[in-house]
Amino acid sequence: MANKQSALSPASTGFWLLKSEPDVFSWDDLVSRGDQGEPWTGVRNYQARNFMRAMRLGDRCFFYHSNEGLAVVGLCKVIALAHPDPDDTTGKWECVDVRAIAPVPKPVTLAAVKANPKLAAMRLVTSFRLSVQPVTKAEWAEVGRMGGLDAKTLME
DNA sequence: GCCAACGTTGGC
DNA sequence: GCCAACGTTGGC
Repeated sequence: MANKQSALSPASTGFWLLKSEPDVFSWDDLVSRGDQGEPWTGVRNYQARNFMRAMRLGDRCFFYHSNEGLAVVGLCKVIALAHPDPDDTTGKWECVDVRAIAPVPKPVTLAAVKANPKLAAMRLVTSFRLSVQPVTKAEWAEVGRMGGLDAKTLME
């Protein structure tokens, strides 16, 4: 079981969580991009960048609305590996491309995550400032269950 | 290479 | 809008 993650060697679990302020780029915006998806630009944190480098094609991500909403609202998937962030002039930063898979029928709020003892170790709770973070398979299943997603959609 | 100052994120 | 957490910068 590879659910113990070191910050320095972010081995891919295949499950992630991406934060976005809905004012800037919302779940609806990602849905509107369709199959083309969207490059996840603007990440300016080394740990978050390293997690993106560890992502593989087909890895699944929760889409979390920060600042407003404060909830997991959708599922998306990685459709392009880490590549230079086109918005970055320093050459240091990278992004992956993701596209929407399905909305979360009952958005899972941060409060609900915090209230669930099974999710006490989730980075959303323990390292809340990290905008790209790994999710364990158990956390993926639990948040999915809380959100009213069936197992098939969760593993799509 | 330490650490204080500063900037940013994001919940409240 | 405040402020806690924490990452980054830069002086020494």
